[in-house]
Amino acid sequence: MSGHRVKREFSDMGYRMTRQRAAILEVLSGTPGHLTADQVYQRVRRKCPGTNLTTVYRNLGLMTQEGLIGKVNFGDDRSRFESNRGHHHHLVCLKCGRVLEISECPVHLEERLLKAVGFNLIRHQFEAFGYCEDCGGGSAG
Amino acid sequence: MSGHRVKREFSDMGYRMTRQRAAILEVLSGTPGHLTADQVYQRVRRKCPGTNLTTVYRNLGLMTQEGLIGKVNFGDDRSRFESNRGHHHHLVCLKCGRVLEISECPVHLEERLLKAVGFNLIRHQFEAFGYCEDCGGGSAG
DNA sequence: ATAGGTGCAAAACCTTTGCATCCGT
DNA sequence: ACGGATGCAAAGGTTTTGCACCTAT
Repeated sequence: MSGHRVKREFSDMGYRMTRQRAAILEVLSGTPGHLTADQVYQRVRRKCPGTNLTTVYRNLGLMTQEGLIGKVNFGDDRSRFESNRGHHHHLVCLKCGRVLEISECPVHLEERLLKAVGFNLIRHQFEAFGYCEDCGGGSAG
Repeated sequence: MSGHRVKREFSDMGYRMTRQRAAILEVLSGTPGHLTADQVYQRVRRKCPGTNLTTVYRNLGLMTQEGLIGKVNFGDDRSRFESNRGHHHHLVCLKCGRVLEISECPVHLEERLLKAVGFNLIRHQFEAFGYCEDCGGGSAG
């Protein structure tokens, strides 16, 4: 069972550790992927039957807000959630939807640019779209 | 009236140039911003009363697919559309929602990285979030 | 004339909200 | 016990779909 750390963190913030919350944190900690709210819900119900989708939404929102988990958007109309495992970015396959993760950050916003427009940077997101190895990757089209 | 070029392009692709489509392309060409489908709809109706929201959605989808316009997502639950005016990125204010555009691309995905994971890159999106000048920009928190 | 496009209504889908009940502390 | 958290139902908002009518070519 994973997720000890986040559970502890969440408790320490003053939130109650319910069965549902424990299940949500376990699901995310134990999954390398990027789950939609509904996917989290399906998996949570295997650990904690009867859990309501509303509860999942409420907690995903809360945990995202508290910075315990990450929320990404791959251009479709729903959010995806992932455990917080450091700054990283995504390569999304336009055909099969597979998501490759890259830990190297290819984004370098220069200080002087931000200063020039008076912008105080908090976070950034970067997603690349294309075709994975199985769907026509490499340098071929 | 703007949008001559895109209208011509769209026609040349074999699509019929209806009043509604002309209005949509004019609205986007004449706007520097990033409009939600509903915002496009409101403006289109001023040029072409009676136009239906469904029509706007259908055409925004079609035009995006054909690469005539761009579609972005700023993390909230709706898409935004913009005329295609070259590669650029966005700085989104977390407080007032203002969007600054930067034409300089701070993303440099290395060829060897892509080759290593067998990914054929088609496009990428990058959005930065923080606070604009009026909402606490600069280097201060 | 005819296929493509539109309008309308309805639905699909994701997400949020209100409120009574429940349970972690 | 108490206040926070959950479940249920219902609604909200965006986007899609089906189908009859219209219109650009």
